Amino acid sequence: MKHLPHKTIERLSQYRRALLICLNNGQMHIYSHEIAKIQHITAVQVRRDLMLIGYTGTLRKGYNVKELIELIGQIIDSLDGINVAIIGMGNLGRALINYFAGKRSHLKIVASFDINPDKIGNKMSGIPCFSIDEMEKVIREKNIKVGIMTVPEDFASQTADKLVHAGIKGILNYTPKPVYVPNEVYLEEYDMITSLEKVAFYVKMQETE
Amino acid sequence: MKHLPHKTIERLSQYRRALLICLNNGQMHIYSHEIAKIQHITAVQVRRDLMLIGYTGTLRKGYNVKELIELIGQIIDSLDGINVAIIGMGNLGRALINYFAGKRSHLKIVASFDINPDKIGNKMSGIPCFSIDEMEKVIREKNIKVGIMTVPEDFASQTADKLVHAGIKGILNYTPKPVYVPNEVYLEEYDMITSLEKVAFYVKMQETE
DNA sequence: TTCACAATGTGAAAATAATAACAAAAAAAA
DNA sequence: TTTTTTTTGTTATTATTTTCACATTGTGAA
Repeated sequence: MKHLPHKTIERLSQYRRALLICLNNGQMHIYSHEIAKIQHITAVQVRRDLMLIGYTGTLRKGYNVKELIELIGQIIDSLDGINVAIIGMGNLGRALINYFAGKRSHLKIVASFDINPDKIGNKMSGIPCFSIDEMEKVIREKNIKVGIMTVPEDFASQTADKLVHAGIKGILNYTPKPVYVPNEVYLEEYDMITSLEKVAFYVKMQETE
Repeated sequence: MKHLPHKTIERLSQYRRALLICLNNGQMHIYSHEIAKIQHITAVQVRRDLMLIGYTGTLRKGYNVKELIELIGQIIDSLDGINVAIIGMGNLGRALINYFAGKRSHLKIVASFDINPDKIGNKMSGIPCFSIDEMEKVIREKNIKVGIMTVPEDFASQTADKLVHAGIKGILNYTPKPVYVPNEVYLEEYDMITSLEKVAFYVKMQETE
């Protein structure tokens, strides 16, 4: 496989989650248009994505749920899992830990960090919380590859710097403040305010139409 | 203005936030490449976006920060603000309320909803919390146009249904479960797990390269 | 068996988004 | 004054992503 579009990667992750639910419900096969409906996209798009990863369904029966889950895993997961840390145990950090708690996955949250002494040393949903000062040490020791930044925005830059310095490979920044990282670190930024303003914009549009 | 690309809308929101910070620092003008640097995009893209909204900078001086903030507001904001509700006062709901607390904006969070009796009747950062049962009533009374869903995923569908029934115009779904709404309701879904898996994928890619 | 149907798979076209290239002009430097 | 530099604005080009259109084929019904 030469190169998968960014959007396809995102959708594969979503397909898999939908498929896991289907599998849980005992569904063995699924049609492209069923997947499409769940994700609010078109069936062609689903088929094309699957074409790109080289998966072939059965005519008239659709796709084998189990096989497809398996294959998507082969494509997007790392062979031996990736360790993740959450930096900032505020509300957002805790929300994320809860999201993941229990869900076994190739992505393992293995540490969290905060500056609040009350939190340091405790566990949240089984994840130990360390001091930010120990970040570099812990990241190296636990072989943490990805950091999720949920710190207050004033600490965004310095947190990113520390992560980079500790040798992190990818950062997911939930801070509203954009950060700078060297090219070899993959950075994904997501800003809730932007999403909300976007919704508001289209609501406005629909009204003034 | 006939039609702005989706991506441009998102970026405009981001430009504005960057510009507000600049304004706060006393900066009166800004170059396209400065904006670009903040947002990790190219200067051409910034100029093109601004071209699309019909804003013209000053050669050699760049863009007038104040004017541009003003104009972006005219484009993306509703004339008299939009009222927003957060449904689900878990960690994520609280995180969002804190994000917005203090920031005066045309988007006003005016209510939150939960099923936990301990939360109902209290205020969080000044926002009153109501029972889910009162949702329809409160949404109509307070003229709430946009709902942010931060409920546990098992409640996603029913919450969306209630919102639609209450006449909501836009939904931002932070639940990992996709929901269905009629066409006239604008729906934006965001899934943190997908984002994380995407980061993990590109980290993996960079390693196996 | 033959026909109609309901799926998949995919080349081609269209739509959307990003980048390159460069003219124009104001300011600064020579 | 003339030249150089810097920055905007915009057209043209390229890249990416989505959709269309349709060939193909297994299945069930007639």
